[in-house]
Amino acid sequence: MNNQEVARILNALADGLEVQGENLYKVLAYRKAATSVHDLGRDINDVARAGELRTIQGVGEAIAQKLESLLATGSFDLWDRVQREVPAGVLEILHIPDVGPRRAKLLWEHGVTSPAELAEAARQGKLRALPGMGEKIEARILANIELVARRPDRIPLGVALPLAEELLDVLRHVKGVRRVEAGGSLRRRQATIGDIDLLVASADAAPVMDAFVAFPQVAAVIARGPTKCAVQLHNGRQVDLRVLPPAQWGTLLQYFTGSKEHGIHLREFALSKGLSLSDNSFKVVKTGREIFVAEEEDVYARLGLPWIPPELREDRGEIEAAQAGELPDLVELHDLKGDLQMHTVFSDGKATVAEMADGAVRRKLKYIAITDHSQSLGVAGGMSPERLAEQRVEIEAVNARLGAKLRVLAGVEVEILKDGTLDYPDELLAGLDLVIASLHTGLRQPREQVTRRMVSAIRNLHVDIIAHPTGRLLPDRDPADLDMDAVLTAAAETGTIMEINADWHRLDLDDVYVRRAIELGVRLEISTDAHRADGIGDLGYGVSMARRGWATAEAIVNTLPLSRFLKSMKGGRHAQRVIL
DNA sequence: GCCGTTTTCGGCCCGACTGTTTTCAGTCG
Repeated sequence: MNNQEVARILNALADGLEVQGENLYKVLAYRKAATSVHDLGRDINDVARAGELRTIQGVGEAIAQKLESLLATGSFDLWDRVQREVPAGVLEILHIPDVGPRRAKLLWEHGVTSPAELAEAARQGKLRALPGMGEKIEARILANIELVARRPDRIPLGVALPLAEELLDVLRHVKGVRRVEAGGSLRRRQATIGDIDLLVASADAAPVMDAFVAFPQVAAVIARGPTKCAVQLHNGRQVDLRVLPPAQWGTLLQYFTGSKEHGIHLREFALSKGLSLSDNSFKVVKTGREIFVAEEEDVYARLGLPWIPPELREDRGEIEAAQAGELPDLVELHDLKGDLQMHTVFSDGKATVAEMADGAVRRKLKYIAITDHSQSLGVAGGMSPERLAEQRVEIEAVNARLGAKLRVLAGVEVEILKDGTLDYPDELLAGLDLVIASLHTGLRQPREQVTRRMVSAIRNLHVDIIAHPTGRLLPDRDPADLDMDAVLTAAAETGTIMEINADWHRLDLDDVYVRRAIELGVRLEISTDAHRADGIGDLGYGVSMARRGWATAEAIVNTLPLSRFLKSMKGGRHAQRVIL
């Protein structure tokens, strides 16, 4: 059982207990433990074997015992009981908007135990008769059942960010508006986004709200008050808007950037200093005096903390690090000097070597690697050794033309075959400037097998980089079932570089593995995997993922100048070779 | 159920909005 499955069970248990009316703090404890396990970065089975379950945040004696049973036998007593007592469909109902634990319980008591039964009851007008419910709730619930069925859970960052920018651009120009920003998971640059949160500073909220609900993308207004407004777009996505006067911008932005866990922790920390923190202001608990804060930096400063970058705000130790003055100096986009994975018309790219190189110059990069696919990947136009040799001639011509402006490395993205060998012979790989290896097939192999393939590629002296290590695709394709600690440990031992793939469909490694890789001493790089020249512009998504994993510039090898990067490569393979 | 530069027991973040209500419960983020 992997971390995600364990987290899913803990969350389902929390749902079940909540519907049963169990103590809310107990429910909260299970959810917190679920989040910790989900974001652990280590295999929970390894942690259990090492007897270190109690070191996980939010896991105490009781939950540790339950986890031990869960990992050993596949279940534990309380989970068995809750599954027996609460129908699975009731938990599904709980995930429909406007249905919380109280209503789910109420519906269950009236014989409604699945979304289908709930929809039927709503259509027959039976819900309005229940206490605390009426026609409006009934209609909303019916609409929400359909919404949940047709809308994907979350959308990729690369879809949500441009959409949010488009909306913000309009709001920015409304009269009286001083500042606009996207908050929530978008500002924290999570790989996928649920709802979009927009924040505005303006003395007058009404015109902002008017402009907001008038967007052509808006299908329905869910809620509208004096400071807060929520709408649903035609694509099913919810967008929340909050407007406060500029004097309160600091607390507003801090509050709605989240994460929820970071916010709760920070507000607890504030209370320990005698301050109650909300989106509106600080309040001095003793006197009730209210303090407005216009800048987010000053929210943290008033608590004696340095400003914490949004990407770190997941309650994964950043508040403690801030207290200790040990926040990492995170890598930034302008630190990157090269892009080490991209494709051209020699395989499945849309641009020539020259076009990609010119694109890189426009982005102010100093070096790139052309890394088209190897022969066996037929669907992506994999290259024969002869084609590879032809490409090399073209690369040299571009290098001659660009001179000191840009250095183009001749590389390849070589397939790791089903038996763990590589798609080109070692002699051929030895002649290239850079070798990236990756998995595109057999991603669903059993854990041991796929891990063994990956580790054997890592142990090949000619493999410099492993690209998109887990093979996940957002939002739908799960990562391969790799033993990532084994993979990362092998990478650390051999000096093999792990890629942070900046394509927003991938963002792989993700933040959790980036952080684990750094802990284990693995060298990392950020590349776009671009298939057209403007794809190089996506480097920023990879930087965001690296920052979420607490990466400094020192942790990322393509922040190095080319000569130092080449010298640092595996086994000193370039030390004996003249390349510049 | 967790946890401790207020606490090993008694706390556990904070507020907006809606709908069904004559003062508040439920949901959400």
